[in-house]
Amino acid sequence: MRYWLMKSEPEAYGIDDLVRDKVTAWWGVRNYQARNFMRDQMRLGDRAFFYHSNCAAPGIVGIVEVCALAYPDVTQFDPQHKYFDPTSAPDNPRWLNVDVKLVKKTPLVSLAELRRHETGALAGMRVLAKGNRLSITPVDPAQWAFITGQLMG
DNA sequence: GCCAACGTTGGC
DNA sequence: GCCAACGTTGGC
Repeated sequence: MRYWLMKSEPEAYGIDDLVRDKVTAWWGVRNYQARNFMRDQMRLGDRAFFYHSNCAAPGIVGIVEVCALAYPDVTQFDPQHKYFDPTSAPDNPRWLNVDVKLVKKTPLVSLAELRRHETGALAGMRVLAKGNRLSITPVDPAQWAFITGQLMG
């Protein structure tokens, strides 16, 4: 089983939306690397940090679990949708998403706090890399254990 | 709002 | 295949 970090802008879909919904399709990924992680590596039962990005208090705000393997993202075929992709063919969908379910909402582990450990326990963590923009990144098991054990109390 | 960093596009 | 231009991400 693998561990991940998945970003969402709270204004678009935040942890409280997932507390309400319990399960959500992770649609809207339009980056090949992130798509490939979902398609090729995510398995049922994998866990991920739910991360709030592009907001006043960026950081980890919850834990989710992969509960459906990657399947075609329906929004790519909806002409009304922001994420409509006219170049994606229905018989060969370009964009995929998994479903995730809430494990728990957690106290904020802020980006600033993660950075305090970026030369120690969290060295090499992808989300901390300079210029990182990937919305889905793998998390090392030891780093997952450190964050859930030490930083979440 | 600014801007650095990155991914994608398209002309050649 | 190269690479400049462009659009997007996301912290600050």
